[in-house]
Amino acid sequence: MPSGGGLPARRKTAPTISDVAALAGVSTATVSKSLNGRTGISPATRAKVVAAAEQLGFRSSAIAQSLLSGRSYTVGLITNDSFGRFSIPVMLGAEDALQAGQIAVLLCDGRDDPIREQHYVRTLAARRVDGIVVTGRRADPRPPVTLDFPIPVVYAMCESTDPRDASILPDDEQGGRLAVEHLLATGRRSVGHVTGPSDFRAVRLRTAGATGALARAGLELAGGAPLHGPWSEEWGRQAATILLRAQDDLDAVFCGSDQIARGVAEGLQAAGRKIPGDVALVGFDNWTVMTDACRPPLTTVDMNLPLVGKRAAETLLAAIDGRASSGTELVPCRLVVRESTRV
Amino acid sequence: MPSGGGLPARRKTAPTISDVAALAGVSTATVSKSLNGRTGISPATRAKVVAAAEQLGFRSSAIAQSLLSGRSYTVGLITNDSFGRFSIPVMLGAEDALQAGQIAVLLCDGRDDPIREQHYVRTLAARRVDGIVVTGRRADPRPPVTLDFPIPVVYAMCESTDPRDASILPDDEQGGRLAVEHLLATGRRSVGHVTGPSDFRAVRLRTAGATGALARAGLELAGGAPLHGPWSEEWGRQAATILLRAQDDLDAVFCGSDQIARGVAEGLQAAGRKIPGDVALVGFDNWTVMTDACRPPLTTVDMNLPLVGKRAAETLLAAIDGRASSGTELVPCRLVVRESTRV
DNA sequence: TTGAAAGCGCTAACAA
DNA sequence: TTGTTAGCGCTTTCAA
Repeated sequence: MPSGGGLPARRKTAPTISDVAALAGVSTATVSKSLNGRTGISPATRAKVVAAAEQLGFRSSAIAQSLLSGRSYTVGLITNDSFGRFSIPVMLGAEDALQAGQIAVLLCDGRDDPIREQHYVRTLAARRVDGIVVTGRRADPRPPVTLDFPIPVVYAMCESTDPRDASILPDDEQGGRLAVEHLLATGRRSVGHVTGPSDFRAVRLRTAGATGALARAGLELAGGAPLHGPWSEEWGRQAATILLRAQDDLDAVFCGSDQIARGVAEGLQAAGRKIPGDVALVGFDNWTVMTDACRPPLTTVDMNLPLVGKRAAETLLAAIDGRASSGTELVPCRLVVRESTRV
Repeated sequence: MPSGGGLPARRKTAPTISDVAALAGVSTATVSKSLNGRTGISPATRAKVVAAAEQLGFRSSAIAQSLLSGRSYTVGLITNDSFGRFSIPVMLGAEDALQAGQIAVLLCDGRDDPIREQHYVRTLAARRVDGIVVTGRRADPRPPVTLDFPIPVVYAMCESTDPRDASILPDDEQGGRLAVEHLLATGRRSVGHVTGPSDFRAVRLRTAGATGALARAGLELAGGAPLHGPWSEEWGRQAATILLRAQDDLDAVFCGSDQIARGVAEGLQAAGRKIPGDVALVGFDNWTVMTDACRPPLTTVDMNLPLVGKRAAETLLAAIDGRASSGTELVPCRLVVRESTRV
C-alpha cells in the first residue's frame, strides 16, 4: 500500500525510476545510466529501459535531481514595472535566454513595494534559486535587494546603487545621438527637442546624446533648450505650439517618447506644417501602437528591450557559472525609420 | 570534506537543518519540529533552535520538502498572447492569487507555438508542477494541452475545445449589454456600433449583447448592422463617416475597442459633431492610454482582467485540492464612465 | 520531551 | 555490463 496514506492533497504520483526499473527488469542505477546517456550500458539494456520509460510516460523528477545536484536550475524574475510596457519585453527576452539554457523562471510581481519584494526574495531563497533577475522601470538607481547569503543578482532596466552589482540598461544617450544624427544626415538643421520630466535620468541622457550630436555639427537645440513636460500626447500638442513660436524655421523635432511625438505631430499639422516635408519627426520607444497610429508613421528609436533582457539572462548565467561580472552594461539602441523622416 | 567535490558549478551551499541541529545541540528531528510549530517541544529547546536558525540564516529547503510531500507548490503559467495587453493583467491577477496561496509561478512564453507549448508542458511535468494555467488571446476555442498524466489545467482568457476542461473568460456579451444599457439610460436612441473583424468571437458576443439590449428597448442598431473593420483608429475614423452618412440622427456609438472609439471620436468631431453633446461614445477594454488620450476621455467597458486571472488561479487551486470543476466561467465586465457619455 | 531511523526520487561511487 | 549502496535535506513515525 504505497500511496494509501492519510494526506488528502497527495496527488496520484508520477511514475518513478523504480517503476521503470521494475518493468524493465533492471536496477534503478541502470535505468538512470540508460536514460542519461551514460556509457557502460549494453544497447539491448538501454533499449529495454527506454521502452519501459516510454510505456510508463516516465519523466525524471527535476525535484529529486535538484536535491542531489544542489542546483534548482531555476531563477527568480522580480518585476517592478507593474508589468508595464517596458519591462515585459525585457522579461520576455530574459525568459527566452534562460529557458534556452534549461533554466526555469519563477515570476514575482514586486509592484514597486520593497516589503513585497523582500518577501519574494525569501521565497526564492527557500526554493534555492540559482539566481535572480530584477527588472524595473528605470528611474534612478535603486538599493540592491538584500539576501542573507550569496545568490547572483542581475538588474535589468534598472540599476543597483551598489557598483559591485551587475546592471543592464539601454544606452539612452546613444539613442538620443542616433536620432539626431539621422535628422542631420537627412539635411535638417533646426532641431527641437520635446521630452518628459527632467527628473528621469533617461530623459537627461537622451537629451545629452541629442545635444552632443548637434554640437559636433556646430549646432544647438532649436529654442535653445529641451521642452520638458508630462509623458502625454497632450503635452506634445502644446509643445509643438511653443516650439513653432520660438523657432519659425524649425525643420525637425526629436521627442522623448512616441506618445509625445504623436502629440507633436498633431500640433505641427494643426499649425499647417507638413511632416516630413516641413518638419521631420523622431520619437523614442518604438511603441508600435503609437508609431503606426501617428500620421505619418513615426520614425523612432528602439531600445532593444528583449536584448536587454537577454543580456541580463546571459550575465546571470555567467555569474551562476562562477564568472561574475559587475558594473553597468549599456545595450545599444537602434533607429527604426518610417515616413516621418523620409526625404 | 563534505563539499570538496569536483563539480565546478556547485554553489556554496545554504545552511541545512543539520547545521542548525549541531549549533543548537539537538537532533534534526527536534529542529524540524521546533521550526514547524509542532507540539511536544519544550519552550527552552524551541527558543534555542530558533536562535540557532536565525544565527545561521537557515531557510528550510523547499526542494527537500517537495520531494517529501510529493507536491512542488508550483504551477506553470503558459502565456500565448505575446505578453500583450490582455494577458498581462490576467497573469498578474493569477500570480497574485497563487502567491497568496503560497504557490510559486513558473513563467512560460508559449508564443502561440504548439511545439513550444508542448515543450514547456514537458518541462513543467518534469518539475512536478501542481497545475497549469494557460492564457491566450481569446480567439476561438483552442485544443487542450496534452499531458501524459493528469495535472489540473485551467484556461484563462482562452477556452479549451474539451468541455471537461475549466476555462475562464470575460463576459463579452454582458459587456456589450452594459454599454448599450448605459447609453439608453442616458437618453440615447440611435446607437451605432463600430467594431473589429467578425471572425473574433468576442466581437460577435459584444454585438449580441448590444443588439439584445436595444431589442428589449424596441430599437435596433443605427445603420441596421454593426460596422466591422480592423482594430485600428484609422478604421474608427472611416466608420464615423460611414455611420453619419447612413444615419443622420445618430446620437451614440458603441465601439468594439477603445482604439476604434478614439478614431470614431476624431471622425465625428471632424464632421462637426460634439461629444457627448451630439453623440455619446462608449469603448471597450478600458485601455487607459487610449481612454485618457481620447478627447473627451472615453467611457468604456472594463473586462476585469485581473479578476479573470484570479478566478483562474482559484479554480486551479481548487482542482489541485481535489475539487475540480469544468466548463466555462464568465467573469462580468464593468462600466467605467467618463466624459464621453456624461449627460 | 527528545532522538534514531526510514524514506521521498534520483545519481554516483564502488563492487561484483 | 550491471547492481548495491549511500546520500542530497527534510519530515515523520516510533522508540527511548
